[in-house]
Amino acid sequence: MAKAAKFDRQEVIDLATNLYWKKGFNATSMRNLQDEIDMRPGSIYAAFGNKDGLFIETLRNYTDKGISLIHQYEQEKDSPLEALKDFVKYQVITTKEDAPNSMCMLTKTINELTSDNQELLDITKAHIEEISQEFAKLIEQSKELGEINSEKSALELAKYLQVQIAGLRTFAKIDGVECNLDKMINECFDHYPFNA
Amino acid sequence: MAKAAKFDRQEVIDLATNLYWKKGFNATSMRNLQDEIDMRPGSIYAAFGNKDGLFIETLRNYTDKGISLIHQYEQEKDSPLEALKDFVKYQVITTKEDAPNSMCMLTKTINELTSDNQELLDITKAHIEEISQEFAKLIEQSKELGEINSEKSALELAKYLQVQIAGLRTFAKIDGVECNLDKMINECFDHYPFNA
DNA sequence: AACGTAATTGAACGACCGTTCAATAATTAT
DNA sequence: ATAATTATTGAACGGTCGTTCAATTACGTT
Repeated sequence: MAKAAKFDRQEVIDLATNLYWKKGFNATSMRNLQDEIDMRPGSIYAAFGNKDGLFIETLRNYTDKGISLIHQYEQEKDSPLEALKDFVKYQVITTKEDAPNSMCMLTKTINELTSDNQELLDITKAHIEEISQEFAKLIEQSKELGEINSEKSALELAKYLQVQIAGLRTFAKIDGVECNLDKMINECFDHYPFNA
Repeated sequence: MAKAAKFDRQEVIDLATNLYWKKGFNATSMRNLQDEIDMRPGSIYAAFGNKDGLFIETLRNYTDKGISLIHQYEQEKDSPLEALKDFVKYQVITTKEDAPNSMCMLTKTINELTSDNQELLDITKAHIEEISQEFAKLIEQSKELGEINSEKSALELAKYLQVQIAGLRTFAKIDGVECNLDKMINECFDHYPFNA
């Protein structure tokens, strides 16, 4: 044994996540990151490899936090459907003002990157699929409880929800104030394909 | 009078549009553009001002082409609703493989840029609103023909459609092949809020 | 207290960034 | 033919990019 790293890894990753999330991968420079996380280039490269490596860790961090939040809602709420609905509202409404960026970091990355960064793209896609699976689990439970009356599979409904979230968050950034997001989200759950 | 510019302005803007669309604003360098449109820096700056100026022209070009296409469908198709539906399918399905980028250039820009480029952001938002208006016009006509039975206003339905397009295009880029986009789009028009 | 090991530092690298501008070329008007 | 005007060229600017690495520092072990 020798020196132990003095920086708090989780704290650093959180700061990096917020900066990458705010500015996007391309617009975030290593020097921006150095300032934000207060580390010198050598330390960053020793700890995370390179710009991509750090970004990959922040993606993992972002997705883990999202999934944790789903599980938290799952425990707090009365039904899996309520948990899901509240999570969607959190993603679209709360995040709109409280987060580093009103967009989902994963869809933002999907939007920004091209095949020039195929690895990052593939990882991002896989994370979105992970969240699909979490949604599908809740929907499956909800179906068994008879809360949902739909001929569509849980995974289809999960992906339908992700379409709505992606669309609503984009729309919310454009339209600013004058739209009732809460109502629009309720309507997603009240009508087809969630309920015929 | 003296020399006339020898380059074809429309052709140059088309090439620039495709490159900006493909790579995004930040990842497209002036040198990338120089190669793509075969002009030297001095000529580009004389003709378009700077990187932002050229981008603004490509945004205008992109939006104009979109609106023209809507009008073209409007003339070709039997009903305004058919025109609208076909335009949506074109945006989501055809564009997915034939275009420089499967994403809409406008929403991609909204996703990418921050307040560091407020002017570009505002212009982009305004263009999306323009397209809202075009959608609303078709929907209004369609309502008068009795094709749509909805308590929502034409503009609300137009924005609902834009949410669906933004969501579906993101989703389509993630999910790759295994989803029936055509069916999903039909369902948007067949159910609430388009038809109760 | 001295040693070995690993974390940290920060200057420096070559490449590329957006942009400028003096020099040159090409066209029209005289 | 000459002059006037404007488009075009491409080298060059200062700055920033992602990244490297020799030197230094700080800690656990002996």
